[in-house]
Amino acid sequence: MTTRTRFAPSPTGYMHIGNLRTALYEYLIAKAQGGEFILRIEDTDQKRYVEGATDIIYATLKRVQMLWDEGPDIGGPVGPYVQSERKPIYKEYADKLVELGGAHYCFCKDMSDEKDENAPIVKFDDPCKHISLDEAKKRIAAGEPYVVRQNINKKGTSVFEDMVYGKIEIDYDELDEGVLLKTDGLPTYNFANVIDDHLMGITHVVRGNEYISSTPKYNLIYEAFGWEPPVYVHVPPVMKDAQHKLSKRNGDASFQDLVAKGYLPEAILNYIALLGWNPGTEQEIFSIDELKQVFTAERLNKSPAIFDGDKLKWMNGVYIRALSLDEFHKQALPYYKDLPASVNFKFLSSVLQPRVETLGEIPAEIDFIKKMPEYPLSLYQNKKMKTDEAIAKRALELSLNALKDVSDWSNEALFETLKTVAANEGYKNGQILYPVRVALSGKETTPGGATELAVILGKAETLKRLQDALNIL
RNA sequence: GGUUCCAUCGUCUAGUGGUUAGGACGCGGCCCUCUCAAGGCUGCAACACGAGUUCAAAUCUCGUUGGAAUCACCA
Repeated sequence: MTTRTRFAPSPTGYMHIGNLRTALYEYLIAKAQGGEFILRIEDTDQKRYVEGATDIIYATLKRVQMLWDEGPDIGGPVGPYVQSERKPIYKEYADKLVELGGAHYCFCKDMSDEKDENAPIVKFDDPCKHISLDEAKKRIAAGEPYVVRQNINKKGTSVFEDMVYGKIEIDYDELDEGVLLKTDGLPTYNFANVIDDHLMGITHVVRGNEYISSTPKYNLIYEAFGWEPPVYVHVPPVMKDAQHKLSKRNGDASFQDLVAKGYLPEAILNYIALLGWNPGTEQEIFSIDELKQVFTAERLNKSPAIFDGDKLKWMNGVYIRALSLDEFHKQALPYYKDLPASVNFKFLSSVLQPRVETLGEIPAEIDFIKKMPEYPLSLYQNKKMKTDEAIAKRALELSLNALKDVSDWSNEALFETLKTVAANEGYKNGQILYPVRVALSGKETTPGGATELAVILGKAETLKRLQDALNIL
């Protein structure tokens, strides 16, 4: 039997990191076995539907190369793949489940809106459970609103095996007789997931561990229909800190937020793969194709993992440095928008590439290029470089003079020129180069040294800035 | 509160009875160096606690503590 997994997000308009990681594990479990990865949209809660949300889901999965074999957009043999379009299917199976004794019709008023947070937790004992099937059908035929509610008739302990957590035992007493089919005729997750997973031939159900405690209820439904339950893979949550999950509510970054901040999708994916899973080797950098080769669900972790932004940033830096210069340049280009056309952009990229861990850091690195910032003359005093204003003035005069005649405006040639100036005049390299750097950037530290700044700015701008500096010294 | 689950450096983790408890991020130092980075080397840093079992426990058992999840006509 081929392995089939599914990613079944709600269209809430936000691809959060935990969700994406679950999708990744689903994808990898399927693909490691040469299986199929299915995309299904769980939109049974009409109140939460967000316009355009499915497009974000498609775009995100495509961006990280997690391509689905069947889904709403491309179809497949067991569609439709959007739950709201499967409404008649749920109704049919709900009625069947009632016939099989696994559920009953319930006419109670919807209490969910007036639920009291502080109310003591009491198990709901549904009076409608004792209404005869004939009478229930009559009331339904008369147009009375109803829901289908699960029956938990079993006693004792439910036992099931989870690939991550092992054997889990839960008493049937703990299970509540939840709503399966809502008044609006749409199923709850508790029903839809079972029907769809079965009908779609899903072999491995991967989901957050918050579903562990309700898994026995789903097994009861599989059992009532005489269906084989899937292999369960419950994964621990991704946390913001020790007590809070990563969530939109907390303002935590989504996949698209991270991309907007200059993180590379490949790096994000690599990082989250390692949040709760490890390959058993010391390798940390993986492409998605490499993950397909080495992934096994057995190495999934049981405990929650805290999202470490520092490590993501480091890993993103690794990916940025691994880019070819051309590729990095292409990615950096949008951040150069405001710079004058005279800038040596390609060279700028080569200087920036090893110095930024996210593309978003670029603007702060290059702000001095567009416009020479104001700076205090005291910046020319630097004890490590052995410079002060007087030495700086002399250094700038000598540099300006020497640079005027340079025609090969390359870093090597410029560096040789200024080194020669230093040697001829009895200065240390830094005594010449540091003042030039300040004069060109107004900063103590810059991406690249003095001569690299000169290359970036170009000859005309370099000479102009040196002269400007001289004018105020 | 009931139930279920979890527990190795600050963080992500390796480890399945015998290891100097390993790696990575971060942090400190050194080297390199026209600053800052990058790169190389290096240092600090963990088995939550308490009982057992065993010649031997981070690894097995029990308890304690701490944490999480769940108990919706949300998923």
